[in-house]
Amino acid sequence: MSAPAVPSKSCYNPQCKELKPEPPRKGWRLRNGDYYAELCDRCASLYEEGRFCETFHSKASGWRDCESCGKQVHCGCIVSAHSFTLLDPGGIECVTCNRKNILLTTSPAWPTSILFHASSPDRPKDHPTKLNQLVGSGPVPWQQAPSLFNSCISRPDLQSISSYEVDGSVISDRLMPHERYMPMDFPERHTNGNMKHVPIEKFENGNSGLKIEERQNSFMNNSQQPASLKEEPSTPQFGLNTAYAFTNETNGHLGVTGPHFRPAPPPTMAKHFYGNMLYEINSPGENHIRNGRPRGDLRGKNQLLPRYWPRITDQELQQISGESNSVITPLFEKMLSASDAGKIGRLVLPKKCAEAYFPQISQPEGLPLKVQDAKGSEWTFQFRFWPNNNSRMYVLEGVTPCIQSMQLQAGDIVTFSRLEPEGKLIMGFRKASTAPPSDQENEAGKAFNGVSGPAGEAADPSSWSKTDKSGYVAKDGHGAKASLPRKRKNNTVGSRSKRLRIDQEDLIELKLTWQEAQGLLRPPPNHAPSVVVIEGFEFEEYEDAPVLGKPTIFAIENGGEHIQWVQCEDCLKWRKLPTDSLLPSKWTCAENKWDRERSSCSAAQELTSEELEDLLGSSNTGSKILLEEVFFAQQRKKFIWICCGYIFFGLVLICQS
DNA sequence: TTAGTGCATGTTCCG
DNA sequence: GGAACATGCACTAAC
Repeated sequence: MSAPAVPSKSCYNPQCKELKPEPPRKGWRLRNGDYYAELCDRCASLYEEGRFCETFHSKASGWRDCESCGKQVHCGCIVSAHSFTLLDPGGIECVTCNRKNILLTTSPAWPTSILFHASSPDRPKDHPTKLNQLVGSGPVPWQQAPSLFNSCISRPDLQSISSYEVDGSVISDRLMPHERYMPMDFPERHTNGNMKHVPIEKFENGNSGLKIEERQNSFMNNSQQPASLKEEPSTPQFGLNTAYAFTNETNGHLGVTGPHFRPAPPPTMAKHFYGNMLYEINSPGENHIRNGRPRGDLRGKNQLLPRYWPRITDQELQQISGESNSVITPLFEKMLSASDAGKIGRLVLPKKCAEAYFPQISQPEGLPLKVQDAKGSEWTFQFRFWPNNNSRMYVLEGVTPCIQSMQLQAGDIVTFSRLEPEGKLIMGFRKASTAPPSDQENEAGKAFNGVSGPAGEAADPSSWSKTDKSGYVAKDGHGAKASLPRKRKNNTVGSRSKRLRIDQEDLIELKLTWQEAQGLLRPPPNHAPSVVVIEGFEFEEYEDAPVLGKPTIFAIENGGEHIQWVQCEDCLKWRKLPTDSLLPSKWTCAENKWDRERSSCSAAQELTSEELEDLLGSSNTGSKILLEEVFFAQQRKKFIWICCGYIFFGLVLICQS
């Protein structure tokens, strides 16, 4: 792409002074993580509004005034439009008064910059060979992590973390953001103090641009990309076939992968591309949670595990962002373990999540981290780590008050998001009772294999979040076994097994395949479905959510009449009902308004045992198994109650004696 | 005695 | 096989 024609300001690089154009900046911005840095297409320097960075001889905005003397503190070099603060647990040393400035508290956004102390003998321009180390040792701009999800492509890079020691400190060699997003063929990068950037043309050929992103979103580098909704090619490696639209960024955070491509959002879907997750609102009141899987190359070695992929509904996001124009970037979520939710007050953070989204910490003591909960309350946790098997174990300490205020228990899910552009860390939650099955319970992709596109969503219970108002009932029952979390072998079972200790009977009920589950779904009363065909699958779409009904067996009588057989919850007798009767999950003879003679459990069953056997045999195996399981579950329930009774009386006798 | 802290250990899961 | 993670447990501090 040729440079825009209207020059209006000059490159900040004193050696360059190339005139640069004003907006439209299409094609003129290199996306550095969350932030934009413009490259001079002549000298390749970064420049933007702000000050000149002595370190890299490029313009940078990561400056601030020293809290003590007012002089400007040396900066990092990633340009940020909205952050002038830097992160460094140790503070940033003022070049004038040498006072360290602790910048954590004032940050409207987490820093975008790495830090070099001007006075440091290790200044990279003096010691270019150390630059990489310093880069790694500098504050890691986790905010730019907009995430694994909107640029998860780069995360394998980010997460390819190795640690080494520099001056006795364990240093993680995570790349600085611009490195992360810079082309890999960046030979001059560390050869001298100047941050030599490849000419912008380099990014224009679609081959030498941002390689990392290109790997996964090569289509995005296509300058011919129409500025309209464009479906991403199927990405079977993700196990995610759900069609989604690519939506433009709302505030410069999203979607841009190169200097040229800024696809315009389709009007109805704008603003709801959070991170890498697409939340589309097609019509008011329709909330969908899209599969929270990152759009990225999951083949990457160090991708977040699916169980940590955030699943937040639009409504939840809306609740967090309120009326503001802020954009929520879901980062990750975690199901609380027993120890997380216990009195210890320590929340174990998934390592990769912690390293990707939280500030880098080099000392076990870590640093305080301010987190806002969904109610707007602000909490300060200690973000720290423990050395663990040559690795680290990241924890948030002091979470008990927050956990308690949210009334969370083990099994509930906490979500971490970031509010942009403030950069605020937001902690949300979902109660286990209302949470859509997380991958922590139900590994994504495994549970819904064989279902593609919206069908997958239809089968995906995550789309049944409490906020959802529309329901899909797949006619084509492509289902797969819903997998339950594996349990630990010993008694030190994890949270799930403690918290989610499920009665055997419930377990049985949960063992439904989605095909079976679909069979339990009934149209909501008084709602006629509209049938839509999506990717070859027919769906009944309702204005309201489908109803989970009682399992029944549909049959045709000799006279050709369509009926359904249902089993009474109390007496276990089978009753014949019209096919259109919608039954609650706990149905008893007393509710048999269609056949008054058999509206009592005392009434005889119409079916003989042989007929019942035939009926069960004629029904699909799943239903048969299901019904048998339900039957045995009921028997077990009775047995358990009897046992409980005996135990209770036993205890009473013991107490009396 | 209880609560808090830090590390060790065992289990699970992924590459 | 090794990393990640849940939690057990020893030790220390506070009450």
